[in-house]
Amino acid sequence: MRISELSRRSGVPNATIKYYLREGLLPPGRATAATQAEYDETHLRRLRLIRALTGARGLSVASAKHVLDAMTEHRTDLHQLLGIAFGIRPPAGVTPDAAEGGAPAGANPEAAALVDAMGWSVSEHNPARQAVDETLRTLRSLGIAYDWEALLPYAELAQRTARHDLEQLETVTDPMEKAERAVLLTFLLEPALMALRRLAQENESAARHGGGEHTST
Amino acid sequence: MRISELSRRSGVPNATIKYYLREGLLPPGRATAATQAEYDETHLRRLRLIRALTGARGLSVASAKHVLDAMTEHRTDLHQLLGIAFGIRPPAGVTPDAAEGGAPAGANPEAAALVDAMGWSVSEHNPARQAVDETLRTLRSLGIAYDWEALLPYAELAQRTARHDLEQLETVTDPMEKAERAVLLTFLLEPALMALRRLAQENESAARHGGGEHTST
DNA sequence: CTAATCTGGATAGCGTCACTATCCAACTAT
DNA sequence: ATAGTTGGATAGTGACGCTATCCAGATTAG
Repeated sequence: MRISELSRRSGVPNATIKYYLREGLLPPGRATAATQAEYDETHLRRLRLIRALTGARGLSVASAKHVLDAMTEHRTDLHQLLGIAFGIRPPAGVTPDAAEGGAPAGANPEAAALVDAMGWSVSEHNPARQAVDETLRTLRSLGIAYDWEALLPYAELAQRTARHDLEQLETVTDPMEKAERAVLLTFLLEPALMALRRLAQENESAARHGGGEHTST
Repeated sequence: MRISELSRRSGVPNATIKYYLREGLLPPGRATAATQAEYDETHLRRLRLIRALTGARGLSVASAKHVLDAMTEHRTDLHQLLGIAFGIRPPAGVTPDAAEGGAPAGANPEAAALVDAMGWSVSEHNPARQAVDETLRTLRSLGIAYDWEALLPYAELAQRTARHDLEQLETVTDPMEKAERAVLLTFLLEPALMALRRLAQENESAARHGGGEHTST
């Protein structure tokens, strides 16, 4: 299939596909001539994946590339994929220190304590550690007394969530498909999970204070 | 305090504070003269809050304003605050339909079914419903068989999380402080919660497949 | 009182990001 | 042959989040 058909089938404008190709998010098609290339279903699939990550999940193009790269690279090693590719969070979040040397041991003491308390086996380099420590620091700078122990109940819940995630992955056998599903379940589910939390919060709030009232504004 | 002191104490550049004032994120100070205004501790606090939402959490300035506005408006009605202000997610996520009329009943059938199944009492207008349905649609468009029932276990976990959230809020009595803490706990905790999930995922993955190995890259 | 400094408000500019539009030579279908 | 399409390169666009410059009015030091 040529670029126009790819565009028609995916709903992504022609020029945008070219842009993704330039940025390396989408692998180039098989060149059949100097000004002609052939794309296949994998390209279509990848394209849809890109739109899901950048659109629904709101990842930046660079972050999406990072994830996608990790997905295709470590497709045989789910463990690594899960650990490595997931240091994205918001487009901003540039932690000034540790920009080069990686995370020195003890750089994220609270996350380390939490991981330890949970008995988790997690790489020292997992960027999620930083995210935890950063959040805690921010919360405290705003005058909220919050430390890693306050996160323990959440960690417990996170563990069950993860257990459920991994169980769903077990059903898939093909490594490539498995890697893709891991990315999908981890990333695309995040907005839904947060949405569920908000729904549950409103419900809890309703149960505790006001009754079933809801303003129509 | 004048603008320069506000800048010094918050670490936010002078020009940026002016920008926030222009955008309405920061309420104007009490004008003492044509070219002079007085700011107080609430401005400093607000400023820190803005930076936390836009920086750590990655909200756009417009989204942060939305949240902050809701926070100060509905400071007496936590229930509404929780329900209304939280339809932000990523900067992108522009759902083409329902741009004006709000969510018509039955617009998000899956979220509705889920809410119903959980026995939750949640406003029809809570944008989190849309987020749920949107995610489900995206997932399915990518060939993953996923419906609201698959989300039930997550909803259960979300409920416990929310329960824990609300319990923490109970300890605060002052309505204004309570509203602020609600925003903080809901929004700023999100990256941490997702980070916990990833840590737990890596741990689970390690437990199931590879042992305690971690590549040092 | 004058002069140097600071202030708030308005306006314009900047760098990044995610596209989008235009060109053009090479290719294909007729 | 010729009209239309393609891939690739380059440049432009609009939104966003600041940042820099101006300027009249205000404050403060002497």
